[in-house]
Amino acid sequence: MLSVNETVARMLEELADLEDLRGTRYKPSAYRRAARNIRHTEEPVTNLREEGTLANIEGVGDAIRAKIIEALDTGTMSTLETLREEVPVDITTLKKVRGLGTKSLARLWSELGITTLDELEAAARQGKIGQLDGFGPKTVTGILEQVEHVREAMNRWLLSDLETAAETLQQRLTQAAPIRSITTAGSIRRRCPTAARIHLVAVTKKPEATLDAFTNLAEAHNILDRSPSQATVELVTGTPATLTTTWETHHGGALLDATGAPAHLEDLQAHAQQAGGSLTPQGLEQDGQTHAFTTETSLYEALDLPPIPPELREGNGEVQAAAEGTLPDLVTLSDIRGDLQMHTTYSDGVTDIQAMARKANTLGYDYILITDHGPSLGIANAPSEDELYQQRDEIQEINEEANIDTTVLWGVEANIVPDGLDVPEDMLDEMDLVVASMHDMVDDASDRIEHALEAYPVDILGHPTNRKLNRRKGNRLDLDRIVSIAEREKVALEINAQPKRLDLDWRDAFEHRDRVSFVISTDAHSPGEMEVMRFGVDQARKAWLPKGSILNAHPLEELVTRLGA
DNA sequence: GCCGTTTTCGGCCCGACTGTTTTCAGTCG
Ligand SMILES: [Zn+2]
Repeated sequence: MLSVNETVARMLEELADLEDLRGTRYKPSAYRRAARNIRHTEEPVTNLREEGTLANIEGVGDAIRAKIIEALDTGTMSTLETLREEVPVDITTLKKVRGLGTKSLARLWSELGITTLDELEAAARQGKIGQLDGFGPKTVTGILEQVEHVREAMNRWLLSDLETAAETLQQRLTQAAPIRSITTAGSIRRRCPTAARIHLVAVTKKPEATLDAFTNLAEAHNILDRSPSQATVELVTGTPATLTTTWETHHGGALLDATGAPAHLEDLQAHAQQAGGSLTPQGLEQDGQTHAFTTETSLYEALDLPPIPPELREGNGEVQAAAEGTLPDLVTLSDIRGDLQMHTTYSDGVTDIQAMARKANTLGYDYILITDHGPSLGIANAPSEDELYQQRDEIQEINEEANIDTTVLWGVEANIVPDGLDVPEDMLDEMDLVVASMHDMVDDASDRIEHALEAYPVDILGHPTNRKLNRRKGNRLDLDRIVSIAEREKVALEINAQPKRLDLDWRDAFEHRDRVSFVISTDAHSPGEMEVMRFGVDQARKAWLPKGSILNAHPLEELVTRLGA
């Protein structure tokens, strides 16, 4: 289900965590570095192995190369198996408990024998953890809170991962089942940032054989449920996946029903009932008979409505807007003309500026903004001020190259630190555009952001809440206040397109959509990551944003004017 | 375990923040 590179990367990361627990030095960071670079390598390691070029990946030497080959041949690594026995800690789950790192987990394991989330919770409740030196009451209550969050997160998955899994299922079924067509519905079709399940709808004349094929797929780890027209299986990842079968004549109603959201269907039902009808998964009941629909569009039409884009179907007034003819003209991926946040080897990106520029050129972008981290983010190999000036000169040279039409802009992702930004103001003034972001979780985030936006020439507020989906909720912000300041200071809010961020959240963007401008940026750390733009566009659409609200859907001159840069 | 050499060993991203301290260790990015 996962790509081979991702699978290998995760194995190496588990190896790193387990070695960390044993107190091994340096190996963990070597494994993590290799894992990260493998994840950012576009060519599958399977191919590199054939070519004998695995060791060309930074951080991959003889030992790790042998481990990759072993993983490709056997599906695992003997070192990993041995370590799992030696260190029987469910590290993949336990490391999600924020506040507990490998040092603490190693102690909890050796001193209290804790190896699982359940054991951690029990020990915390029984007061055993609070008795250990260095574990105070705040740590214990923090652990109990985190255990709950981790439990919730274990039953939700990122949109990007679910989409990949759903596509695999679609391909398998297209080959293995007598189906006419198959569509991904549910939360994935509505482009929700995370979701609890996969829901597919297949058009077929042979539901029984189709559902048999589905439950027999290699990907179907467990069968959870089965009826004449629907089956649910559990994938290896634990994700439930449902396949609903439908006749071609009833596809519209089935797809609408499987797509939801419940709140949208309720509003639609109320609308149907006003006209004396009633909506069912089969279609529309009216005057004692059921009308079936082959497409959603014809169903909406029967309700006297224009088709409502799946992203909008959340019960946020979209049915009323559709009835009044005031649905927004949503931004699309093809509207995007540039990308305003990305990293290079000047900080924690994996390629140089030129590689990013070439990728942007093939994407047909008018412009990109290079935004390496400001000097304070040590871990990210952040550039000094001298290096940032060097970068300016390098960008100038790339802009003179004839074979790249994309304009490369010089900027920075300045870090919002307690007393402002970590880049001097006169340097920011020289830059084309400035992104400022928080990388810490703090209580006074709103105050810091306010100060940064008012005291420095900031153009874009990057990943405003600093959330990581399924990992942490993000800083609690006074968005009303921040939006007012952004409006006044001509600062755009970023919708970060990284699948693990998608920050600002679409609900917040929706609430403030009429007051402020947005940019959609990939925050790419490799050329390939520039393609996650579509996930950000999805979120903008969920927030009802038209092209006009998205600054990087416009030519550079207009962008610069609207940012007051 | 990787890497780069004044080439086969000795170094290895570093600053902010938090909770627990009584002067700092562990976590996070
Ligand atoms: Zn950032």
